[in-house]
Amino acid sequence: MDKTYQPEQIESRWYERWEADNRFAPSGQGEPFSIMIPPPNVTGSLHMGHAFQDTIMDTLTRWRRMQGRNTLWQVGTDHAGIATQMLVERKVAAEEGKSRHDLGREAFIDKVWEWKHESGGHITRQLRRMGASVDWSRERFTMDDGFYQAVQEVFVRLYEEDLIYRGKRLVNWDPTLHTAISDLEVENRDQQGQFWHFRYPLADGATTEAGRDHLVVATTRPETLLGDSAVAVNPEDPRYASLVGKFVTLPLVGRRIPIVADEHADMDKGSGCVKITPAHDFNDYEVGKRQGLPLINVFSRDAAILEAAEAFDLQGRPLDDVDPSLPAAYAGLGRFEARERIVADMEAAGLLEQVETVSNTLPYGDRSGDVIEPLLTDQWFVAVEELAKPAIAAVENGDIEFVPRNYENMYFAWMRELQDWCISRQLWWGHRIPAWYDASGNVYVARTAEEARAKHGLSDDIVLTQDEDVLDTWFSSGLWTFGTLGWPEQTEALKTFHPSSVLVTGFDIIFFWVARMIMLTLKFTGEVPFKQVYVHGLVRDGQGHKMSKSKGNVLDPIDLIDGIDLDSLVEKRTGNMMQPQKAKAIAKATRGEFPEGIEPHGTDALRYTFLSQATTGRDIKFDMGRLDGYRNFCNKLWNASRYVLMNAEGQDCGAEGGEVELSLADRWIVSQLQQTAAQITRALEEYRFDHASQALYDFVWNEYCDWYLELSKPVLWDDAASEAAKRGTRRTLVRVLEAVLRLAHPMMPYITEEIWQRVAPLAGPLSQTGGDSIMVQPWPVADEGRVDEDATRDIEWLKGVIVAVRNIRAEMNIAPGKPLEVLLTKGSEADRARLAANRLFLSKLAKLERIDWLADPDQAPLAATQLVGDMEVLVPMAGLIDKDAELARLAKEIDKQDKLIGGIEKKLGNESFVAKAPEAVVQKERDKLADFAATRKVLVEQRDKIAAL
RNA sequence: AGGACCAUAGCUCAGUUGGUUAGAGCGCCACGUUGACAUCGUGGAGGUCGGCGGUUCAAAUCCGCCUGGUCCUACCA
Repeated sequence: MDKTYQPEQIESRWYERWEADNRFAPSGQGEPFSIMIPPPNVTGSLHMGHAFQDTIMDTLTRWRRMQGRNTLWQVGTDHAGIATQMLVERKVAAEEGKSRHDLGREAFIDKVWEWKHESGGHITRQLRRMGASVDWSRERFTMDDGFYQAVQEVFVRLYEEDLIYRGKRLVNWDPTLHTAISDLEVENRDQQGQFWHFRYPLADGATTEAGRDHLVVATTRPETLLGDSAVAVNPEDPRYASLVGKFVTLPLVGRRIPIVADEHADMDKGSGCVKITPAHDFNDYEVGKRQGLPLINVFSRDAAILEAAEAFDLQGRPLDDVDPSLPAAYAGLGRFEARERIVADMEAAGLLEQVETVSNTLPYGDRSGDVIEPLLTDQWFVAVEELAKPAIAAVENGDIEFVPRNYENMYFAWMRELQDWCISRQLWWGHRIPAWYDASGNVYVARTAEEARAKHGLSDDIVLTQDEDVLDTWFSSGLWTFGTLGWPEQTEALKTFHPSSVLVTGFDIIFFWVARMIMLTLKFTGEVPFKQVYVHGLVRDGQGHKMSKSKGNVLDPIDLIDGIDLDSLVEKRTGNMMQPQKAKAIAKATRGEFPEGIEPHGTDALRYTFLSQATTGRDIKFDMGRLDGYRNFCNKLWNASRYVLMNAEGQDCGAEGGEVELSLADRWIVSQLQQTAAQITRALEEYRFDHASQALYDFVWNEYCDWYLELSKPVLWDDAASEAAKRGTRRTLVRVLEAVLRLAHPMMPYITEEIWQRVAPLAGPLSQTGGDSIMVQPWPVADEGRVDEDATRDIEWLKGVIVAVRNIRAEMNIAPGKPLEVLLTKGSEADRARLAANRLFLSKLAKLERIDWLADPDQAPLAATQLVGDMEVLVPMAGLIDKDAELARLAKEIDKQDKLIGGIEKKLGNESFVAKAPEAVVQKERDKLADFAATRKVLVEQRDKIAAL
């Protein structure tokens, strides 16, 4: 083995091997365990969130597989409608200077597929780099044939049950992308805006109570004035009671619109009058519904002013009794330009009463970045009320459990106020809606055009045109857990692996995806999609900021694995920016943070860092320091293995039998291993990956390496040690390491496989279940019978003595290598026996020339002293003691004991404590008091002795 | 406006049902290359657990209020 751990040399090799050997496919035996990967965008690339999430899923998958479960990690990618279409549109524009409309629908879709084939392998290659043990033979895509079938089936069946309907509704319209988007795709941003107060003249000579001939309404959106269909006042408002039922003349337009009474109008705000524009505002739409007002649309699909308004009733039918004329001056103007003109014209007409500056929030499309416009359009909707009920119940009754629990509240809150889901998108890339129209606009929903004809008895000469729209991406990904398993066919896979065991996802996706999966899956399979949802936080940068291209703080997981030089990193962060003016600052910050670029760390170290930071219900600040630390940990494991191999390879490790004698250290480390196995298993069961990684780290570094390997040296290197003892120590070295590798494998798959290949043969014949890969070895099960408390106590004692001597060396400035003479005294018979049994260990680890028991403490020479329990460890130091320094140290120690003693005495002096606390707690305090007092006594004696010099 | 979560060492974080001498890693200080490892070893310094109040024999832990931070939902005529 190389002296230093070099991940790049082992990682790709092992992944290819595992894949070639089909190690990722379900075994077909044991209790099923399945995870469905949240499908990443097929043309995307792996970001830190993916890497984090994939690490968690892979750890669970490898662990369960080793436990003997029939394990499937289902992989696949999402077609991601808007994101992919935009990407390809940009590409086509850049390369060919054409828009998608220049190409036409069919040619454009071809381009998207081309791009998918070209770049779709990128993210799956990256997934492989992460070590993800997904079953590639079952890889799926949300637009593959199987999904096509599933989507058609679901749509048609929901339609047949009236759970899907089509209608003219107010939706969030993206004027740049020319499509409806869902509430969830709208991002609200705070802005400074203006608030214009306009006068609307009362018609027919009416006046207010105060005698004015106009009402005052205020708006942040003057351009929607053209579509007003009423002014509302509060029904309780005495100021306007007499005007309800009368009219105002809409300025600039001249339309007579009614004054209505509606609770939406707040008497305390502004004048108490509100303009009502049902076709351009969600609240007004509700008012319109209550008041039976016409919907007057004045915007085109580009959010420009129409030549003439379009008026509809609430069912979406055109209305002829509303005068559609609009002032010609505004026709074709964009909404913001129209706003300026209208404000100017109102002012010119003397109708602008006041302009305020206010802070308000505006809706932006999260993809286009354009301001979203509520717009009246024909769309398809899922009626969610009936679907939501069982979906809520499934979480309430525990069929689905969120980890951590508190996300259930978030889920309930959202599910209970669910609006119907607009599923149609005016895009080209996606699942076409299975609806056909005849020449007169009748709609036929069926799986295919043929089925539509058959079902409705339409002859072949009737021309049917398919709906132009596609479905929201989340409609198909909502079928992910069962669609990937072959539904609507009742496949073996579906029977075996559905419901899936756990969904691993970010909280930001609960509404988009988790909730909809639960609804659709329950509806179509009668089963929950998953039994548990493990919700993780967002991966942020070291300062806690969200990683984003525009902030220039993005880390690429692959760069952390392979390393990247500074210039490339700067180029990556500043190249191709939306706001190039930021490039300089980003370059500077990057050069400051990574003066040497980023070193290679390897996949295992990256995975370990994620796991150790994966604490529940909280975002993680990615810590480069920890990444370095865990790379070092890999190196530690690597070198410990080198030591084991150097001492075991070609030696008798007891695999072939032969007499075996186990040392205290052997029994102790085996005992500790049992506890570590139990801890890690429990931590994984509880999704506490941080605890699992911590337990392993502690065991490997602080116990196995720091103590056990050192304790093995005296046995292996001492000619006096018996062959049985050496065999026992070699066997323990090898077996414990082999078990550690298995415990570590789900977290750090590569290094463990690499080392295991060399260590496992030394541990004995490969197990029955396993083949020649650690991946298929059994998960270590803690054996209570091998927990050895005596050995643990003895080793604690041994450590105590060794640390005491090291302490004295440090304090007295004695070179670490200088051989010392040590005396032990004042201890019990047990201490004396321990000395006799561990003379060799003590001498080697503490670098002692000799160590003896001093029966009569009064004979003790002048010495530096440390305590181990009641026992004193003496390093005779005639003439070498720095009197003042030692007195100061002792004074400090005594002071510390005094504080401890004082605290306990106070407690024990409190009668209610003694009376009310459990006896065990009181006794514990008494024991501690005795200990501290004894320690203090020794310290005082020492002090007096030195003071007397 | 409503809700959620967070606040523990310089930094990133653990701390199970209240009882620990409040922990880890990184960083820092001192010392150290004998054959696993300087991506290392040994020893050490460093915390009034955000503040105030309450419950309790006992609070980092439970409750209330306050401050600071993050996020979600809603509203903004």
